[in-house]
Amino acid sequence: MPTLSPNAPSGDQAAVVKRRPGRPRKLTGAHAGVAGEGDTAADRPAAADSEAPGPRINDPARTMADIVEVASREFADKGLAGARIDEIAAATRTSKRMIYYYFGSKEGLYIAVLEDAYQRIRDTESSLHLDDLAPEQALRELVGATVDYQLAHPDFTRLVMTENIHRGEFMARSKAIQGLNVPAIDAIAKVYQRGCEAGVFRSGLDALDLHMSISALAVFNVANKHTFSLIFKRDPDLPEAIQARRASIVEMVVRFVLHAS
Amino acid sequence: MPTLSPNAPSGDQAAVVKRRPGRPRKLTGAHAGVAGEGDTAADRPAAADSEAPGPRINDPARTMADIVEVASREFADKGLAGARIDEIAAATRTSKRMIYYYFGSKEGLYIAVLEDAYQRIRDTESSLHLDDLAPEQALRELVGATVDYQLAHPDFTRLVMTENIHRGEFMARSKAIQGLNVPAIDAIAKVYQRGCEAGVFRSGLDALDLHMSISALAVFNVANKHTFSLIFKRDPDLPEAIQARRASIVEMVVRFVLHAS
DNA sequence: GCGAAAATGAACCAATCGGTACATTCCCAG
DNA sequence: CTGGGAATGTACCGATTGGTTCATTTTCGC
Repeated sequence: MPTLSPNAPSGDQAAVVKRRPGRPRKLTGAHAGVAGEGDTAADRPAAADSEAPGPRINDPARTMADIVEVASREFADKGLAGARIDEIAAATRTSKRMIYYYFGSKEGLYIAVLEDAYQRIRDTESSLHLDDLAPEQALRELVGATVDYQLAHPDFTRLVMTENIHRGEFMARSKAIQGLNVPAIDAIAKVYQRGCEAGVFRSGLDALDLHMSISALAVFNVANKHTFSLIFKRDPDLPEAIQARRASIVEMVVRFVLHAS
Repeated sequence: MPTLSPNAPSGDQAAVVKRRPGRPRKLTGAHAGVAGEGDTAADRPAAADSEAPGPRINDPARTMADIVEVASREFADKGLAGARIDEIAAATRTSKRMIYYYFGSKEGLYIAVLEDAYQRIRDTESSLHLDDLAPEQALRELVGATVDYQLAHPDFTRLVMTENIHRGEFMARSKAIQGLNVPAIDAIAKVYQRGCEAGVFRSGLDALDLHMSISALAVFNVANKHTFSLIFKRDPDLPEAIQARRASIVEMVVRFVLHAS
């Protein structure tokens, strides 16, 4: 493990990028706030801006967010070993120096990216509201939303793939990620319980097992899209194909929990 | 793309490692034949042997097979960018020089490894015999075998993950892989058709879609094992957990195709 | 204002790593 | 048995790349 930069900031290792409330300042350009909230860092637009280069402006929050955003794309694209710090730096508003100033090392930056990505998916998960739907409908909604999220945020899956190649050793170092709760598991547990009580779902199933199956089905199309399409010569990006696949996944999960009756 | 070594062997790009019939020669040590057939190259034992170093022995087939075997482990372990040619060479009976002699470049070797891995899984797939089983039983057998294969050969999935990180660009260069047929898809298509004719399976399903779901469920536990277990604090290696998961997957697929009756 | 800590910039460095040049030995066709 | 191509070993190289050194500029509490 590389030694930490001697002049690293107080909170040594880079924790999840704080979304501090703007702290508005005399910016040369005009910026609404810290970059987009809803989507995966890697999917956010480049936030292109060419400011008139007045005197230097210190904005650590923005600098860090910018670095993480660019790094997310790079790591998702090339993996940990394949990513290049110089390329990340070049795509940033700031310099390589700042990457090491804030994140200490390539691995430190990678961990920060991971934390950011997991934070985002958790935020999305907890925005689901299924309580006012009938159990089966709620389940369909949940599964469909999971599929949609993966399709909309391929970089998340790519990061997870990379992390699994490394056997989760970097995630294991992050207390932040492991401390996070998983809204999705609670959501599915609740829906499943309701369905059981209503007598429409068969009992005896494990919510975590269910969650795993849903994740597996939702992730696969994104994760193995290229090898799969190359072997079977089907275009997985066709809207019809996507819809058919989505419907098939939802159906498979629903039939799994429904009473055979 | 790096230029090919000027003294590369006749069949330029490294095709699937030929399994030429031994061509027995006066080996200093004793070797049954080319290394194990059944399993993924990366899962094969190291074939440790310390031969008395007599005069040099030329055995190109063995040299190539040895390189591919070692490289399979390295690439599955670290990915394309993370793998180190020097480390592969060190773990080989031969030298780095020979890697470039036979495979031209790091990427050439990587492609050869991919081809070998896909060849192996195809061989296994075609060894399934399901015709003498009732449709539902045959399907259970097929799905279970798929799960078992993934569990037994994690390196295959790891290679596929790596290749998907690279968006399948290397697989796209290999005519060999794309030319391969996929016994599994034929197997499932046949079983499904039999089930439909027997009236036990509902009709209207797509065999490829089915195959995708089976693969997704079977691959996930291996592919996302580390991140998943870290988040949910469950040990996925416990025999009970493995069996439960396997049963759950089989059940999910079967219920998907069975008539709701 | 002012001084210290935080934040930033530009050039630089040492080691790693994919790839080669050159020389040598093996081995089968004729 | 011999010649020439195939196969192999050793040592080396140049570029890439993660990381750093040194110096400068902001910023903010007091």
